Amino acid sequence: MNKYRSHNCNELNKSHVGKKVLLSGWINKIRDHGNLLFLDLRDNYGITQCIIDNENKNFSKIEKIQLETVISINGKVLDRSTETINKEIKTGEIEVSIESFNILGTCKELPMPIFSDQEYAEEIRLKYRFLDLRRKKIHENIILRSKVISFIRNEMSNLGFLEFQTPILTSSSPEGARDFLVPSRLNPGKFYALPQAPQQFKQLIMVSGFDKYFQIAPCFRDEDARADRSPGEFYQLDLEMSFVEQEDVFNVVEKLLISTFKKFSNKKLMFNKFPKITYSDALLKYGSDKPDLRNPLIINDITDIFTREDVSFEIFKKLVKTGSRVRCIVTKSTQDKPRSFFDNIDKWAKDQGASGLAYFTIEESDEIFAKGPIGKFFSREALEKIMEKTQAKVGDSVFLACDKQKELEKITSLARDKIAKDLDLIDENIFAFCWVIDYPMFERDEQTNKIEFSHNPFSMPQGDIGKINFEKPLDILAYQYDIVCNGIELSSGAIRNHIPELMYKLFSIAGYDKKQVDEKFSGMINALSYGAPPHGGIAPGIDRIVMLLANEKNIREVTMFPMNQNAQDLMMDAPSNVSENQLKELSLLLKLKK
RNA sequence: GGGGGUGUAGCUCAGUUGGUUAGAGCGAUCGCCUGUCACGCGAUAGGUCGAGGGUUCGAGUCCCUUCACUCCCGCCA
Repeated sequence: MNKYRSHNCNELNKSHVGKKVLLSGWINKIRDHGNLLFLDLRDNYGITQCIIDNENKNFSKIEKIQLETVISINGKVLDRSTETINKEIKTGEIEVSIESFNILGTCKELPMPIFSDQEYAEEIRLKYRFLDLRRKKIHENIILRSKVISFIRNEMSNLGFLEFQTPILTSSSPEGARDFLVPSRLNPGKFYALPQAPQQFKQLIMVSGFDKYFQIAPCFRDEDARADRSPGEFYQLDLEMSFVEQEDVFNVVEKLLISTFKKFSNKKLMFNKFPKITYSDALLKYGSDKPDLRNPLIINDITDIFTREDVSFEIFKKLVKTGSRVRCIVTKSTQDKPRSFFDNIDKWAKDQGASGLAYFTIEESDEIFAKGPIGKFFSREALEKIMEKTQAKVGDSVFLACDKQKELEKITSLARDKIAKDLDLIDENIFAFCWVIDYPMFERDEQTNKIEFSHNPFSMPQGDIGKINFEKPLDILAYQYDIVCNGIELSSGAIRNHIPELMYKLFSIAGYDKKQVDEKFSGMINALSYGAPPHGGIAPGIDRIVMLLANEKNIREVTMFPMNQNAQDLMMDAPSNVSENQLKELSLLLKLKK
């Protein structure tokens, strides 16, 4: 027999009564009754109550042990009397009478309790992550993550995908996020970059003829953190397929996500076939390219109304004349909501930096009229027109915002969330997936006024390649798509451009000449000219998938050893200083800002 | 880079209009307790009120600066 344990802490039940057992684990809790003591022993699998009384010579020794000490216990399994059965734990029908014990690992006074549902400051949780990870909730989250990943691996293999590793030390690319750089000792003055995603490698794998690839790939981007975005590194289910069209990728990913979410969550799926929303529709109806479809509120554009003679809301009319637009959100049957409901939302909008949200409620006595601070500015005909455009009915309220398109999208999108929350319109027990499709190939940078790739420069433009109008680059759509779930962007992907001439052409629109493309993307562009198959793929974010499945709002709750918001690892003390000698070997000199 | 929130005992927090010696629960230490499962009871120790400066007879509390953590904006092909 193993010298540490004969059973795990979740294993023993009535059938073991009378048996001698050996258990090892952490002391989760001690309840000391003076001459009788209960000790909850915990391991990865569960908890077993152990018991000892003062007739045992070890009694006084065991009374003195710190919680979280690791011990092994020799004892006998006892039946519990009916009234002492604990239904909360799997081993609650029995207990182990301690005959002897051994201390395997001592424990100092704890900086934070393990056995507690209390919330703790992240600083202390991250510094003592190894203790934090012993706690039930996060321990289970991390186990869930492991199970999800192995399930996905299995499914991908079954679907005929091959798993490959790609380099971690690679070259810096000019597009996209900030790179993490690694100085090269053997090539003084030169740097590797950690991959932001294995984008070029996976395309090269297709050119190499492997047909279907996937990888649970680490990705590194040196950008600031958010609740749903780790600083530094995260994982994607990176996949790529040859000889496919957009629909083929959709079919694979939909199947995978549906089976994963059905297996690991009890929440309902709102759609068994993911709806497809075009990028431009998403921005109009939801103000965002990551709409939360659990939220029934829809944004409508009613700019036209404010060019009418019988509308006298001069502030908006004036703004509309100078190119602003007016969009609104209709809330159903809110005529009886108190004034404070509306004013709170207006105040909230002002706090968000907008000029506020105007509102009125549609009512009817002899005829239809608008009630509220700005109601008097609308004629009956104008109101009817608004009702027709927005499907609003008597008793509904209309919230309006007026601004330049981009700002307007932002505030209406936020307002959509805010109002839905206030009205409790979002069903938390649902996953609402959708595809966002037809992204534009290019967009204009507002500051520099330059044309830039809006997403991935390697995406294939839509339409007949011979007939694309390159004179109007902003009108070119790409076979570029995202998956969104509950307002969280889960992945983005594309059918790739495998035609070198077309690639040069598109890069030239974004301001890169042939030489620059050859330099920056030498591996890729070279490979594409040696017989590249049409191919495409996508890369769902693993951390966010697990976050949704674990019902967590913060990505650190599903990350084993996360960094804090300033990209520091408080446990390992990274990043840290390095010696002069290390710098010298790398031909580096520090020039720190004061 | 910008905005919001938080910072008081090892941990979680309370602390009124500025007023005597800054409190509670958990944890720790010591004692009592033979059926608990958030065991119970009693006692003890534990504080640079994040830091620095200012106003004041007097600051945990008001003002300024600064630091840390966090949420958001920017950023994230």
